[in-house]
Formats: sequence, C-alpha cells, structure tokens
Amino acid sequence: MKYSEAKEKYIQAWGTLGSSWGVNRTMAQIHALLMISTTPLSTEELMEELKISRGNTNMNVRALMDWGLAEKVLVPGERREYFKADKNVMNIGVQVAKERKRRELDPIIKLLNDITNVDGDTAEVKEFRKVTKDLQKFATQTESVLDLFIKSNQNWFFKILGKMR
Amino acid sequence: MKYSEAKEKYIQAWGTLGSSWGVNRTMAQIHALLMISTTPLSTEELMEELKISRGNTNMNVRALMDWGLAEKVLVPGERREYFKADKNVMNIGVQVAKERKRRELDPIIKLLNDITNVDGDTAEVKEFRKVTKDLQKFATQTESVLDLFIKSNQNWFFKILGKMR
DNA sequence: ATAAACTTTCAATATTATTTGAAAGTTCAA
DNA sequence: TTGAACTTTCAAATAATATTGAAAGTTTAT
Repeated sequence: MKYSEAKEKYIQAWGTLGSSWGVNRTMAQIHALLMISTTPLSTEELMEELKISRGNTNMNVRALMDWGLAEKVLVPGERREYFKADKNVMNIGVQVAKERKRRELDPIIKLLNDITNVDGDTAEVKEFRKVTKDLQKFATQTESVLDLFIKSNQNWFFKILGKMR
Repeated sequence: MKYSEAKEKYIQAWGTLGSSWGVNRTMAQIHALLMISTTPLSTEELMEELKISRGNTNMNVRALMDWGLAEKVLVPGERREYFKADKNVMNIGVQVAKERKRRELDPIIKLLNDITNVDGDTAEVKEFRKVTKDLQKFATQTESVLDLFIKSNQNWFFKILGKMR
C-alpha cells in the first residue's frame, strides 16, 4: 500500500473511532496526525493538512492538551507554538481511561449512591432499589478495574491478563 | 429521596451516559425504563412515560433488540407487543462489550493490519509503521481482554481482577 | 510605545443526528 | 374479504454539535 493512501485511511479511521468514543472527530484526527509525525507540528501545519480553520484547530489542540494527550513544544528562537503527542500507546490508553472515568463513571457512581436510598416499600420501589444497587455494584467493580489499569505501570496489566486465558 | 425524583434522575443520567457510549439518548432511556419496570412495557407506555413519538419509540426499541438488550414479550390474548430488558447487569455489560467490539474494535484491527504493510523506507514511513504497529498491538491486547470478559461466565472476571489489587 | 507575529474567542453558519407524525404496511378476528 | 388494531417506514422538521473566520487579545522585538 502507498504511504499517502495508508495515511489517509488511518486519519479517517481514527476520526471515526474517536467520535464513537466521546472525542470529537477533529480532535481525534489532530491526535492521529501528531502521533505519526516525526516532528512537532504548528497550528498552521495542522490547518493545512486537515483543511480546517484556525479556530477549530486551536480549540481541539487545547482539548487534546486537557485530555493530557498532547503538549506544547517551544522551539528556541521561534514565536510559533508547536504541538506533539505522547507516542506511548499504553500511556494514551491510561490517560483516556483516567479522563473518562473522571468525566463519566465517577458522576454515575455518585448518582447511584444517592438514588439507591429512595424511600418506600412498594413493589415498584423495591425493584428500583434492587436494579440500582446491581448497577452500583457493577459500576464500582468497573471502577476498580480501571483504577488497576490506570495505576499499572507499563503493560503489567495486559501481561497478567494474558496469563489468565 | 422520593421515588419520583430518584426515577427521573436515574433515567436522565442513563440517557446522558448512553450518549457518551455510542448509544443514543432515547435508546438508553428506554432501556433504563425497562430495567426498573416490574412488568414488560408496550410502545404506548414507553411513549407516554418518555414523551416521545411512536416512530422514535419503535426505532429505538428495535435498536435495543439489535443490541441484545431487550426482547419482545407476547402476552397471550393480546395483540399488542410488550418489551422487557435483561436485568442481569453482568449480561448487559457482556452484551455491550460484544457489540462494541464487533462494531468498532474489529474494523480498526482490520484496518491496522492493512496499513502497517505500507511500502517505503523514509523516516516518515518508518515512523508510520512503528506507530501503527504499536496501535495494532494495543488493539489486539484490548481485544483479548474483551474476549476474556465476554466469555467469562457470571462475575468470574471481576473476581479474578479483584484479587489482583 | 509600536507594530508584527502570533493565539484566542465567539457569534454566525454549516453539518450531523435525532425526532416527529402521517402514511403505508401487517396481522388477525369475524 | 374487510376493517380494526396494531407496527413500521421515512421524508421533513427540529435539535444538537461542530466549524468557520474575522475581530479582539497577547506577546515579543525593536
């Protein structure tokens, strides 16, 4: 396969994947580009490559930095800011897990804690308590797995899991 | 907390969570309702409870069935179709993992297999190969974990993981 | 202090996803 | 068959989300 073709497919696929994972398409594509670049890229270069506006580029680069997936690089003697991505895939996985846990799982666990304490003893309420408690248990277990993954250095996590098969 | 309040919060939260997990809001809310209902619900009842149209209800109930999260219940002597959700939270987790693996991870692994075979030996292409191979490895490891989770009966998976801490 | 080089903001616009509801389709009892 | 009771479809409307680009803001060199 030709490089240009492979690159295009890769960026396109990353964008699609991103959007089904709570990350917007452009953000994922900028990340994809930074991942395969041999040097840090400027806003100009990102705009040029992805054919997107300055504002859009700026917003999504900042979002990537918020997620801990990219950082500024200052080149001595240059005004312009450059950006580079962390290329360690395991780190990326951990970072994404960490952020999504914080943004999604934590609030749900908090909510479930609140609502399992609903008053009443009708069949309806009993069922509600049962279901929400089950969900709470599952969410808490999921949280433990994520914490384990987040804390695990390198690929210890996968190594162990690999042995479990 | 009052039941009506808890219920509302729960349905609202489930909808929000769903949308950041590749499931649309209404689909998630229908699921939430079916989960806490003591009896199967009809299209009419879902429309009424969630204040949504017939078409919307129908589409999303079918989507839930596609995902293996709900099923039709035929009540003898009734024309109307009723729907109920699988209430086993672990099953739901497995089902969602299975579907998302099929819809998202599998295609990406396939793509990565293709594009890591890019031709060329420039620094650019070498970097591309390196990054995509790393991604491939990570995706494959993730696949193994998911397969393990999907195949694991009951909560064996979490039990083992729990011991790892 | 000025202006060039750059970054950030945000109201307007475009795109994408969801929802509606009426019409078409199906099933079944009589 | 017929028609009542129900389900499904899908084009159009609406809502949600992302993008643009020009203006405002900031930084740095002189």
